[in-house]
Amino acid sequence: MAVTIRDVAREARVSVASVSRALNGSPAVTDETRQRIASIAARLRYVPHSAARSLITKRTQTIGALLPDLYGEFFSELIRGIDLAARAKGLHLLVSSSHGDADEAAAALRAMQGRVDGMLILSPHVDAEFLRANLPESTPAVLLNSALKSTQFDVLNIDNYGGAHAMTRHLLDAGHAGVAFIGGPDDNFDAQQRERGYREAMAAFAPKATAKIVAGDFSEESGYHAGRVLAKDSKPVRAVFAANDMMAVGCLRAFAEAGLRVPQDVALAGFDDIPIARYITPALTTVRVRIADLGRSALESVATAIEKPGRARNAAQTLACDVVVRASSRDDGRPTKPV
Amino acid sequence: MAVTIRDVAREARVSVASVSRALNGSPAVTDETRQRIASIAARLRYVPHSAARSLITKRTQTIGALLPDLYGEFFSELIRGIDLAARAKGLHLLVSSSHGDADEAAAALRAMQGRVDGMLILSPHVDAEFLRANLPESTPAVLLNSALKSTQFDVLNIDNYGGAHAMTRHLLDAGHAGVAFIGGPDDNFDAQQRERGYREAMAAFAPKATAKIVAGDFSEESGYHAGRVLAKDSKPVRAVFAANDMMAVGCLRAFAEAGLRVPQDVALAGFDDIPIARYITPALTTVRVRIADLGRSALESVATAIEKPGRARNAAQTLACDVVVRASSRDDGRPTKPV
DNA sequence: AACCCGGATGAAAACGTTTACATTTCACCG
DNA sequence: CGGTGAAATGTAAACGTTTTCATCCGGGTT
Repeated sequence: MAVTIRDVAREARVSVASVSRALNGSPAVTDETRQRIASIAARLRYVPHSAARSLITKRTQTIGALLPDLYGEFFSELIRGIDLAARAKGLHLLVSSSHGDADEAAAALRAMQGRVDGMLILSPHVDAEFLRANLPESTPAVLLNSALKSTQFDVLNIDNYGGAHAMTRHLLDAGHAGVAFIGGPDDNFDAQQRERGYREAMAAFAPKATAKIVAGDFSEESGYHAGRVLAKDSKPVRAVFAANDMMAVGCLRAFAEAGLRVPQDVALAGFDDIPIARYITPALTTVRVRIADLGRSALESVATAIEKPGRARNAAQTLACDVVVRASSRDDGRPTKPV
Repeated sequence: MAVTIRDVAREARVSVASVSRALNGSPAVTDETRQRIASIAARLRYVPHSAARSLITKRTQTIGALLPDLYGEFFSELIRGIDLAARAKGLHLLVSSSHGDADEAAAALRAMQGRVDGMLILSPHVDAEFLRANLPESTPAVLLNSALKSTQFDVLNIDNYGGAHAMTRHLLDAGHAGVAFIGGPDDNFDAQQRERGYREAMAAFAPKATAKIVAGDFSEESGYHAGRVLAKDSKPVRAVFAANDMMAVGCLRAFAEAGLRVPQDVALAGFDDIPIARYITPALTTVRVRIADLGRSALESVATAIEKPGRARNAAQTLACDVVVRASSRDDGRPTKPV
């Protein structure tokens, strides 16, 4: 049924070996025969059977991506970055996402076994034990946004610390001496780093002020509660830095209800630059994460890990973030309009 | 290096055929030997070489998804639906997205050749000719959101028409006799269907009123311009239905600048239910599209097309939408708060 | 006791490539 | 003109499965 290398060989009156060589660009074949074979292959619409090739070469030209249940923008951007880089390298992308728990993730990881040359892993369930049990050590892998320190895998993180540090500094620079922080879940790696960035920036640039931290869990609701707490506080704050945008949105709602004006009475900032951030009123100052870059870098790391198996692992890399200043931290009377 | 079926066979003192049978659940093997083989396979961490298997079975257990350059939420939800359904069926998902033009899409489609058992195709560049040239007719495929009428492939569409029809009716029901429409790009299939839904609902439920349509192109800017046009109009409208949410957002901004209050002076509705919709002020009434369902249905269609190659194609299916009523079309004094 | 039948197992072919090794060809040199 | 070596091409093994067909074995039937 399907046309194989034999059909091409017969038609071109050469051996299958020559066809293989011609099509794979081996130098050991005349330009003339290469031409003939190529044109015949094209005419017959021959396409090599990838399974047969994989069987002998032990390469699938495919990278697997293991992702948790991610929200909209982040997921899209990450895949975009990965996909673009993969296509540039001629690699395919096998995706398995939406894993609710560690068992699902483990099953998915094992199912990819042998179908991929390397893996991109982003999952809150991943720890050293998990990997040892579910990932053959021969498989190159890159861990995204993981607290894990591994010599076996590359680790690629967002610079949560740097972003939070810079944002805290921005709020202090704008003259808001008292900056409060709304934290994320205790066990969340991103949240921990962001809080650390806040603390250290406070210590460095406002040594006299004390850091003030309200607990949250990244949900809008928790931001709302934190906002109520802060609004009622005896010592009013001049600026609030939420560990993510959703909490900032909730906090904004609480402030509105309490009659606090943003940014006139209190400045507000978030983290992530979700699409909503620029459309709420006032538009939210936040930290933009270059998610597509994260995906691209991750793919490139795993690609080189595949090409050069012996090479030393990178130290854990981090990817820079940008502070994006919008109306919520800018009391200068400019109209609130999407940036 | 890697453990093969031979290693398991040797260890179990049995032929490779028996191992294959035992592991694939063939009835022609004693429960006792099956047990023994299974436990040995587990102990050796044997995992069948998928390429070798594909070579002989002609199946890859993989579905390919060809997607254009999609924006955040839509992409994520679609993949989520596809991914979940794929996992339920034990299928893998090969993704190729972010295609800017027809040539890129064609290249990606051809590259997937032989690596997948079936395809999910969502692309503005797809027409009959494109498919004939790039998709082997033996490959089962499902077209998403395509204007194409094909007997060869299943086609799965969002019920743009029904959603727009229902929304127009909702706006009319609320007493807003004059409903204007902001259209999308002329060549866009979704936009055409939505406009048709609006027109026919107007003709059916408000035969005396004339349909009033302002051109747009799905961008926020175009919504803003349309809003200015509508605000200045000599005959003021009581309700505006934008063909997508982004234009509704732009329109809202124009109305705010013109001093028009939403919903008191004019009701406003969009289409898509993007995440932003519920966070703007007032929250936007819109049509929710069940994107994950679209993905799930598409995957299930292609899966059955693979399992039962001979069966008759479905007529083009459409997936229902829901009208989501929020503050922007509800002048009842309820507080504006996320739903 | 000869026969047959069905169930469990094994031997080997087949899938479509790549590649190590063998063979042919041919120009060039002594 | 035979020999040499490099370049081009061919032959066949190998990759790890699944599956067809053959074999073996035990028990029931005649």
